[in-house]
Amino acid sequence: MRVSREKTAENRERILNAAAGLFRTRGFNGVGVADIMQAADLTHGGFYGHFASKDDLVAQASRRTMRRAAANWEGVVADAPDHPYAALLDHYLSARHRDDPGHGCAFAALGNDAARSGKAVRHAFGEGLQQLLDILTEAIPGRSKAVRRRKAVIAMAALVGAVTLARAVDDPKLSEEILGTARRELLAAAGLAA
Amino acid sequence: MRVSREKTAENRERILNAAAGLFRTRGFNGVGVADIMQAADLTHGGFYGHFASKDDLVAQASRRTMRRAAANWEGVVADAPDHPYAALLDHYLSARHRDDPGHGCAFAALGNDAARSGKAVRHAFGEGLQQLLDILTEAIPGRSKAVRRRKAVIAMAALVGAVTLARAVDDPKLSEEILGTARRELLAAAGLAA
DNA sequence: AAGGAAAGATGATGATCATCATCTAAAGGA
DNA sequence: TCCTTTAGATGATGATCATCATCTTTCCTT
Repeated sequence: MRVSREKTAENRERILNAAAGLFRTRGFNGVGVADIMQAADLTHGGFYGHFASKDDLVAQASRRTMRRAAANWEGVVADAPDHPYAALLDHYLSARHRDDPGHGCAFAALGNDAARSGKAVRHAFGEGLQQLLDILTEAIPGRSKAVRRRKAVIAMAALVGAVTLARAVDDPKLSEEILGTARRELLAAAGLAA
Repeated sequence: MRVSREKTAENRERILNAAAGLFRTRGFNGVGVADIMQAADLTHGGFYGHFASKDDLVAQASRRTMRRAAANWEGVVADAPDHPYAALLDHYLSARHRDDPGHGCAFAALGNDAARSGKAVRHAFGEGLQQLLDILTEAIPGRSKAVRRRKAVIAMAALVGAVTLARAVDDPKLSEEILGTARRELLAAAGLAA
């Protein structure tokens, strides 16, 4: 049964959104095309009318997730104009973020999967990372831009690593220690109080 | 055809070693039992004589990889008694490590996969992380143990995040920037020269 | 109003997956 | 030396996978 142009576009959106969430929760390899289409309230057959292959979907979903991440970070910064860096840290290093990978940062949820993926996916991740680094560089206090950029790079690595480790371990105390220590040490490294 | 006790034990070792390498390169979900057995020069049928299930193998391979990582770090520290921290950073943040996940750190290669795994795997990762943090805490210069522990936690997060990001992006310049900046900033944070 | 175009449903394809039953041949105790 | 045990090979199982051909139904153009 054919469907209106708007409905088609909306279906495509729903597929991309469902895929973006499922991929982050279960990994690129942990989700099938049928899973995604079911989550989008469609049957699996219609998939190849929207995307050339699953790889194509993975790449497009990666691009979209990156764009949304940058927009999300911009929003956090805009909501806290006097302490944007601390606001970003608090958001990223929260238990909420750790416990809900499906709506969180793609680097912390899919970094390993991206590393094993093709050029298109890694390109999307690279462009997304540059945008997040730009936002971080602006948010970090300091005079020299070069210094702030370096602090942004190490902060980004620490953020992604901290959430990855906090999710990978079984012991809740260790998990809390990782998030709390990362927050404290990153703030201190930026010359801010805890 | 039956096989001697020693040969059986050796076969089991080969399965575990093959699995440990393949998992890190392709992820838990990217490798089948048949792949692993073929890499161990065995046929797939013998697998269930050694392990109860693939999950069981994943957990045992995780434990083994963690134990080897700790031993490896101890070796690096022992080889550079006057600058153990810098030696660990250089090893971890090398292009060699980035480009060979199959022989590298499991947190940087499988952290996301572990986060999606069951209790047994996450427990292995948790115990392994504690050991690596202990080694880092010893290696970092400073008087107060509490301060060194905090520096170890943030350094570990930054190491894992840096290699994850360096692998996930397409742009070689960005990848180099991440590794180089992480090294420089972590050394500076420990009060050491670049 | 009519006909072509296409979106999505249905169902089939062959590949790959984890798991297991059965068979074999050799090991190691008697 | 014989017999029991068992490691590993062979091959089958049913589930799941990505992909595609076909069909139906509706949109949208003419």
